[in-house]
Amino acid sequence: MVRAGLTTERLTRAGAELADEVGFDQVTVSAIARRFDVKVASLYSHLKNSQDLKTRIALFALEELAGRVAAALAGRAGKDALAAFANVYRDYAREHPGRYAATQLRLDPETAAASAGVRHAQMTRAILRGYDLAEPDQTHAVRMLGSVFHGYISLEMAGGFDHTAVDPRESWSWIVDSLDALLRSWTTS
Amino acid sequence: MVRAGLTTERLTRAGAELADEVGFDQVTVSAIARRFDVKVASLYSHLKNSQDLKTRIALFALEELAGRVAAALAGRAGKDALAAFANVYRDYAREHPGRYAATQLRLDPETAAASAGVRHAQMTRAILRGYDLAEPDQTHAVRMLGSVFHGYISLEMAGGFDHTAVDPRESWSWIVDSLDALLRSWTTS
DNA sequence: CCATTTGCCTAAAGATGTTAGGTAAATGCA
DNA sequence: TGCATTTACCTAACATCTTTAGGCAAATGG
Repeated sequence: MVRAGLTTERLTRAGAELADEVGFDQVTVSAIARRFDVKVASLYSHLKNSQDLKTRIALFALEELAGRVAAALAGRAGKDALAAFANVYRDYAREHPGRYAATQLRLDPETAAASAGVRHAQMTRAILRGYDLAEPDQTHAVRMLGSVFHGYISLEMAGGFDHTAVDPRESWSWIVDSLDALLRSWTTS
Repeated sequence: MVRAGLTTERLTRAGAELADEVGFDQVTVSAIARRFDVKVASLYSHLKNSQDLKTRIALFALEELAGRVAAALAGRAGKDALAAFANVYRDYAREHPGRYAATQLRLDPETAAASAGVRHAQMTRAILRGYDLAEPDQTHAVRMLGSVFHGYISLEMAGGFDHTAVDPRESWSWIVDSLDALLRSWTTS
């Protein structure tokens, strides 16, 4: 019998694709096995268990997203960088809803510390270089930016903005403008 | 044999408690049945299915939270109302993490329209009365407030703020102050 | 070219979700 | 009070998913 050529990477990738198609919480070892036309038990040579699969998808998505953010931030500063940063997150979530959901998976501390999550935090701080904030304001601002962007995406994906006629894209740029103004006001004060 | 006295309400309540203890996604029909020392199939007289249970927990939590928000907003306006509003959400999430997670469940449109979610939206708008914003800025602001608060709570619960020494409570009030300043600046402009 | 490793398999058991149909308790009406 | 009906919970059964144990055949390498 011909072998399927499974590897942990291919399974992870397939899991990410499946997540985008049916939702991250619908990602199941069985579904991946079906996709490769292979028996479920065969996956356990490449994955510790179901949780392991989900963790790998999360790490994959964090990495991919961090790469996009880094590319978008290159050569930008100030409001320009802020808007680019925001748009990368939003676009990624729209393009890859399942992967974006995966990035919210709670990782255990060591895994999180070794993940691309660290780069995300660094890049968020990098944006604030354009605004010259001292600690602890810088940390407050990092948390605020993360909250707004994640919260907006999360609510938008959940359909929370569906019952008002105002175009979400307009709200998005209004919010980015507002954050820029806010950060500038903190700089000058 | 003595009957257990199951009702849809008791099952929903038990589900909410279970959610707070083990997480909303760990809430299972089987676990509820164990809690009442009853066979799983017995619950199907009171619940359509597992999804129905989760929806009911979500509606219950939305209702409970809306009540708290309404109570907190009574007699307050401006920044005072804004801070009270924010704190109710954060406190509720800390006190009832499973129920808070339940409020994020995606509901189908009709269910959502008939839920306390509508009241939440109205109360958010009510806060903005203190800032005198015209449309569409008001909608933008509603979305921004929802995003910040939900995003912050969500990131904090996920442990996203654990690797920096700055006290999350300070960031929280810094953010509330910033939002107040921002809304006031929009009012005057 | 044979020994070893590796990849996928069968088999089995446990947990959850769901439906169908039965029995006994509660309820209500004469 | 006594009987008919409704209601509440049960047993049985099946589908799906997760996970472990052990087997056979294909790939690999000296």
